[in-house]
Amino acid sequence: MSRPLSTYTEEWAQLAAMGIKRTYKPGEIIHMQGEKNIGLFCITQGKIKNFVCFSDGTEKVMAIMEAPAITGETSVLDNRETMFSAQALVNTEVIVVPAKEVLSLMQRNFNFMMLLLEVCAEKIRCLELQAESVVLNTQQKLARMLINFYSYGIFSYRTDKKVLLVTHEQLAGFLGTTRPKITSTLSMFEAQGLIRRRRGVIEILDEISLKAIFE
DNA sequence: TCATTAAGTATGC
DNA sequence: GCATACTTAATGA
Repeated sequence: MSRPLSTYTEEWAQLAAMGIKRTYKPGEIIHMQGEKNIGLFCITQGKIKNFVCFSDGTEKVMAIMEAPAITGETSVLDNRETMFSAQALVNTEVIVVPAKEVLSLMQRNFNFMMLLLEVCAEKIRCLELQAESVVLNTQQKLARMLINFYSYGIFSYRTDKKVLLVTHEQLAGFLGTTRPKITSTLSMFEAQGLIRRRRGVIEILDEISLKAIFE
């Protein structure tokens, strides 16, 4: 990432001044897919996921992000329905800024426009990686996901960046598979000495070998 | 210590 | 072979 979101303190403050603050408890829906004119959601605290729901009840997770982060930018920019729903994963604080405020701020402020473009770029990368993974099997997808976690910081990680804070369930949502499949695949990785697991935590031990699985 | 949630496992489709 | 459902284990209040 060329410039982390957290360094845009001035732009962030401007957004905060223009929007309405809302808080969400874990599991609460921030916005639903298909909604229009929802505004820009600036995550100031907490962690959320973007996902798509299908009529049979299955869901596909598109991104998990931790504050500071932004969601809803696509429909602000093209004034169409959102494709994803967003849900709080922990106690989360959000500032909702109306679309027209965002657009006028973009016109006035180059840094702010760059901020939004960087948000878009990061999400496109995330989606590209997932699109490419279509041809891979579960084991390869999972290895790839673990590496992405590390190299793109799409998800949350501890400061040493080798320890991923993610549950098997979240990974299953991402990869379109079930949790037990993740559990057994991770067990294989662990037996091979590639990772180490604790409850809700995965530690990368052998990045090179993990990459070799999908390359 | 209890309730909640993550992880492990067995069974049936 | 994979998903569902049940069991066990860990965590935080």
